[in-house]
Amino acid sequence: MDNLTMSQLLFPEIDKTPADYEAIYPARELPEGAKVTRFAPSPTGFLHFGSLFAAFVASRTAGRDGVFYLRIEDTDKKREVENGVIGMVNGLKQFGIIPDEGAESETAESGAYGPYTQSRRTHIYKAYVKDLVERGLAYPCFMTEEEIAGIRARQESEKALIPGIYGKYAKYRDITVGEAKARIDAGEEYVIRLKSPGKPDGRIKFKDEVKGKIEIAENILDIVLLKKDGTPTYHFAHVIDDHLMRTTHVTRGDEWLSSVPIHLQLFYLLGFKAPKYAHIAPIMKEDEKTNGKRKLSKRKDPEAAVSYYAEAGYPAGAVNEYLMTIANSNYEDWKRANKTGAIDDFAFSLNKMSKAGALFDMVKLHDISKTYISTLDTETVYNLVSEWAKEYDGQLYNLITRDADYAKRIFSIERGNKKPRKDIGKWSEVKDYYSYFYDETFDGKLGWADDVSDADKLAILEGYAKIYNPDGAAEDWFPQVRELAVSLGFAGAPKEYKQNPDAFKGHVGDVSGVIRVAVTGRLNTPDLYQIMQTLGADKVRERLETAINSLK
RNA sequence: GGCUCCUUGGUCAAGCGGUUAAGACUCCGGCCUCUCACGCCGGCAACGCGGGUUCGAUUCCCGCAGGAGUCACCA
Repeated sequence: MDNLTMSQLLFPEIDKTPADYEAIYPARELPEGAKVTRFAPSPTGFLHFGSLFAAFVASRTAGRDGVFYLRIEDTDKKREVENGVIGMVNGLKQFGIIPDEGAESETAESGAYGPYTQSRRTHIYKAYVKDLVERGLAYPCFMTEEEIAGIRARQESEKALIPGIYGKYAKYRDITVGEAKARIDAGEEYVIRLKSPGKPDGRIKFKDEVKGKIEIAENILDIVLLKKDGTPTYHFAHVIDDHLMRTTHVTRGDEWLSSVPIHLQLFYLLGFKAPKYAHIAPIMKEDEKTNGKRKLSKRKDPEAAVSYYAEAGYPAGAVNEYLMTIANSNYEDWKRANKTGAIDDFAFSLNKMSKAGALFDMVKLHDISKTYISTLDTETVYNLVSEWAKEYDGQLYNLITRDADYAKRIFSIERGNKKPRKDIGKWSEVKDYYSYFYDETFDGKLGWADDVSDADKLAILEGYAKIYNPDGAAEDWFPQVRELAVSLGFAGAPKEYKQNPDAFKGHVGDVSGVIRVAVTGRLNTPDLYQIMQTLGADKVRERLETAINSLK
């Protein structure tokens, strides 16, 4: 009876029981084998690339049949940030990750298993703690921080095998109701600790979905369940929430692996069926200083922030493909075999994830992004570029929106070919790459090759200005240039020139190169005919003339 | 320090007792080609170390080393 009166002393205001909550949050009715997963960040507002990865994995695990929800873990008031939730939600949304249920903003949420914000669930946690106290499995602990620090120091000097509050160090384990009442009445602060039934030599085994079989010591620590402010610790909230929200698969960072014994013990004591665990390795970053690896860090690495990718203009679809490549490397092979397949059709699998952390590879991301962008149609490219530019590059935005048709003609050059060009990896490269299409961004510098003399350049340009025909067909353009080349003493084909270099001034490539530079300023561009058609006759003539004058 | 996990080319990684140890990215050649890009062909480059087990170990076991994580009233 002592336990009962203790529980009433501690939680007089709690009138609901675990059974009540079991009824409020019944088992989900889902198709056979459907998985329920979640992403459960602290609302810091800052979406870390690693968090995005975790959310990505959770949402892929749930797939189409399952449920993926967003839970907010805001039990640490010190770390809270204003509008942190909406920051998270928007960050995920940018990359196409939209939870099926859960928190939507600081105040809004959807779904039948809420509240999805932990600070609004304290009455639930307390009901379960009250039950634990009643069953003699939890107790109030009045130790001060100094006392605990003292114990830790003592344990260190005594070389105790395991530091922490347990056994003889658990001073209030068997506190009487009378003493508890007296201390509470005296205004002493306290936490509620678990009375852990773990044995020092006990071992537990479990199978992690990504790490495989794990064997580890069982928990003997009287861990804190409720902090002195009445708010739950991560461990306790995790167990209650994931049970009540009927989570089937807990995907989380592998820094949690070593606390699984605590969680499993809690699930067992509470009479819950434990979910499956999948502990995923963190994304690493090369550390030049130590020549090793370290976790991608918010402070040191700009690419740790998800906003970095949005700002650089990596399309969400490309980032998702990169994420999938890290998660299941066979995705790349699958993608090659299913060129038109959507990423959703790929059979993601937790146990194909690597156990060790992958090094973040910007070069690879860029390559994936180039390929991804090359498959997009003109309309999509236009929309994505203007969306990006609106936010990050006002000049570009003005240029492409003042004449959308012109911009689309630019973006459609050599797009849709069987072998599409792959020159753009991120939207921030667009302005520079296409700069010669706009007077505002064309600097007029002519990057001549140095193997053609100025006199020849002049002859070529003057010759071309005469034969330039804006209405000419695509297939006629190059033969005309070839004719011009031959008439000026250049070989009509590179091979011809290579066979007998002394007989020619150069070859047709040099000639078209001169025209290319005059029109675009550059030696290397996509198909010059299409560029000239897009630019228009007036602009082409103007550029030719300017170049001619500069050579005189 | 205790405990746990991890270890195949520069990077991501296939492999699950017998392979010329896949593939992708990067880099370097070459081909195609008016340039570039694409594409194609080719090349450089790896099983951390030491013991076992076995006819045979990258693969299984044990040590070692290295890396990562954890040991809070933070998550």
